[in-house]
Amino acid sequence: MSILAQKRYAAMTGKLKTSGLKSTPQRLAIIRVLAESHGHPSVEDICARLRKDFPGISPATVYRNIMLIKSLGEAYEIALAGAGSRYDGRKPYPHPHIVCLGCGAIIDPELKSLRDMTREITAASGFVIKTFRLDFFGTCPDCCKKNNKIISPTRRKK
Amino acid sequence: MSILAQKRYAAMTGKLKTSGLKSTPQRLAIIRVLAESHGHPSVEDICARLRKDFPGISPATVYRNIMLIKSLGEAYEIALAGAGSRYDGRKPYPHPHIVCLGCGAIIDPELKSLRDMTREITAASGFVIKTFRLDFFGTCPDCCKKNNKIISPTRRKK
DNA sequence: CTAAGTGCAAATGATTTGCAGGTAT
DNA sequence: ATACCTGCAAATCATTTGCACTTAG
Repeated sequence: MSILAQKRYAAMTGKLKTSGLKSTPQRLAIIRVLAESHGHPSVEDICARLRKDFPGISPATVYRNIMLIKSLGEAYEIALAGAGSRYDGRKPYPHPHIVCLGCGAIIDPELKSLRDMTREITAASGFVIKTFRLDFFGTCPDCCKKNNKIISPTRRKK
Repeated sequence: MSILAQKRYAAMTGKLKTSGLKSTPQRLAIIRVLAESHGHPSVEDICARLRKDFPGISPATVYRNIMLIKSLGEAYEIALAGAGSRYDGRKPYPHPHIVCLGCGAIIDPELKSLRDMTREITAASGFVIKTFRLDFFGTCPDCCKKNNKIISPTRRKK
């Protein structure tokens, strides 16, 4: 487990203790997956990984625990349109994403200009801003290559 | 009907014609609502408004038509998490929003820094960016006032 | 011991789809 | 005439919830 994963695992389990919540094996396993995952797993992804150790794991349990961890401020939900949500236990705060429309990969870009933008919004609208969501959608380098190989030669068909 | 609404109505009905699609009364009415609405209506909002003229209007029809208009590039879907999508027929292209968590209002802020951001993303990630989604969530000035009146006095209860 | 947590199955709620008529062109 | 549309009802699909059973503290 990487040093960051360890930190995140400790932060999440710590919050459990200080909140008087139980540390069940399933719950700890879900936290571990969240702490270790770079790929923004879906509930089904998490279930699949846990099935090795907990054959009877229920999606309901995963949903309930993710909801709990989110409410403790230790996970962040990436709600996509027309698909299941994905979850991030490593950066449990709002941050921008780039979603590949080809393979579904989600990566976290660095984006300096964001802080200024929130200020600009607040000033212009009079809203008190609580959170935000910034997602770019496109094609990742890998899928661009695949498209060149697969889609292009077929195009002449039409 | 405002001058912009007329333009949008003409653009949408024009696309219908040039695409060889039928101009049914329901379809035209849905287009009219999209062209006139400032409030980013939901499917249910649209149904409610149309029920006056079309008592039997079906949500399925509204969904199908919005999907169609979207595919013609003449409407934009604002997909919210845990709630129905809202639609914008006035700006049928991606643009940022501010969503009020109190009353559900959605407004369109001006945001200059956005173009630079897309460039920054493209350069940093190697993705080919197709579209984006930028939503801020917070409390609108009206709801801020209401909260001061309603929630504050109750707080001492706890 | 007992409040909290789990698994299962049923409920939800937005959206989609199959089908049996209608209707615009 | 006929391909496109509509309304209805049933089907999806992610997520939530009720319930009886289990378990961590």
